[in-house]
Amino acid sequence: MNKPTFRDWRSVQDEVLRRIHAREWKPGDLIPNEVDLATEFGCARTTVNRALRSLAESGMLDRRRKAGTRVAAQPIARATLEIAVIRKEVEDKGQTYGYRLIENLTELPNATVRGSMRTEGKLLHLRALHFANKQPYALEDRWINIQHVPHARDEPFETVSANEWLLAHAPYTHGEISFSAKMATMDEAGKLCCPSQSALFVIDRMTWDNEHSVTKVRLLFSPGHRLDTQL
Amino acid sequence: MNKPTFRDWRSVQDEVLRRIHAREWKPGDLIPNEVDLATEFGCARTTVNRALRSLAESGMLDRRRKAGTRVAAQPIARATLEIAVIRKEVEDKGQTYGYRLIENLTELPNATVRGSMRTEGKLLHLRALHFANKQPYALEDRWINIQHVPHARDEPFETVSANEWLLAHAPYTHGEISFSAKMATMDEAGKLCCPSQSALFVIDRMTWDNEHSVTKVRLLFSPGHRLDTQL
DNA sequence: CGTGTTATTATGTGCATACATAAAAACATG
DNA sequence: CATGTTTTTATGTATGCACATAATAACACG
Repeated sequence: MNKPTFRDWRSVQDEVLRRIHAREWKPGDLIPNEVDLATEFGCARTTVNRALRSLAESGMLDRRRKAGTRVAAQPIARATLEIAVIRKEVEDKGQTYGYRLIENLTELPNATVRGSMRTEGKLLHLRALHFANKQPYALEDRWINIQHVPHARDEPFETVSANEWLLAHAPYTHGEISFSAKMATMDEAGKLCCPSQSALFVIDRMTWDNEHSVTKVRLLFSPGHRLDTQL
Repeated sequence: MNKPTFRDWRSVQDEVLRRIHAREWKPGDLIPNEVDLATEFGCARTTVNRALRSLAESGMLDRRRKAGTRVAAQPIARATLEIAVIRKEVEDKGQTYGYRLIENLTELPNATVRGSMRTEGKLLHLRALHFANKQPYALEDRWINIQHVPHARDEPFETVSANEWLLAHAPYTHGEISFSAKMATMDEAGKLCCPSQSALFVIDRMTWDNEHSVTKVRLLFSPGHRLDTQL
């Protein structure tokens, strides 16, 4: 009777995953506790803990103190999207990036923007286009909280996109992001050089620095845009 | 000179984050090594490692052996989307879920589907509607590899959606998911009870069990659908 | 028999130590 | 001076141990 040992946490993880996929441990099942697994695998409990914790983070396992560890009944597909700077996104596809500022105003936002950003007074309002291989790639509509980021007012945003400038100059602690679809208005279609009423992929994002809103941006992507990731 | 100690890895993490947000450590900066930080914080290197590793996983830090740890120049916004079972997604919004099978065929897929799933022969082809509060919520178009999941043929999918049945009966090891936007065709608009040419949010997903494709599905969501998450 | 208390137990975490490993830096050598 | 080798160094990880903590299970008691 050959008893293979699993010395490092990755091989322990692989073995646990194998048992789950082989249905030796089915969704909802309680699996042996860390001490027993460590004994079986011939390693320290710490190593088993590392492996199981990692699997729990990825959603494969549900763990609770005293209750034990069980195989996730519904392995929630946890898709991790990496939202990079648009320039980088374009360059990573091997295309040349371009940028053009459309509008740079300091104005009072409408009630919706004012409410969601929890600000009073004027905000910086930018509109800009991002290009990939000279073709319109995304249309950006952004509000910046100049009470919180006053030196944004001194930046022309003619050559550096707010996207990059903010990353380098205005850190954020947290934010919200949402994805949706929207029909292109006449104006948007004109800017993106696509038929009006095209279906556009939309990303809305708002970031905060502790209790202060930093920026709120809507990106409208040219028709056909996809956001891909692995499960 | 008061020297606060950070005993647990979360407080170490918080302190590191504080320094990043306070710009004591700026994007791109090399931060002190684990041993030095452990000394400064009055804890074990293991504890510092735990904190920094966690921050690296969330994209705040870049770590490389020997090179050291630096603050991510571009804190890639890592949005983690939890793609749950549609029924659960609807119920979590406090709405009542409904389901209706539209079509259940065993047929030869077109070249695109055949190619991407790397199969020969017939596949199970399902079309179904998901409802929230009696309103159409999403239109599902799914192919199932019945060579790999033969018992799917015995399931009518009249009351249980393939979405749930597969989760319980056909595990997968990995997959791809992509998000986009698409204009509703006449047929799709009819099923979803929305104007034709509406902009629909689209999720395409394909899952694999090791080298075998399991299923390929396209979900078209009713106009207005949003996918939200935190940063 | 319900209810509040206590014991038990599985995971969560900290620490000191040791060694592994990747990668940069220093060095040697033709 | 280019190129290949060695050293150095910061992170990566395994281990045994200890104690913390959450949550269940067992128990006691009115």
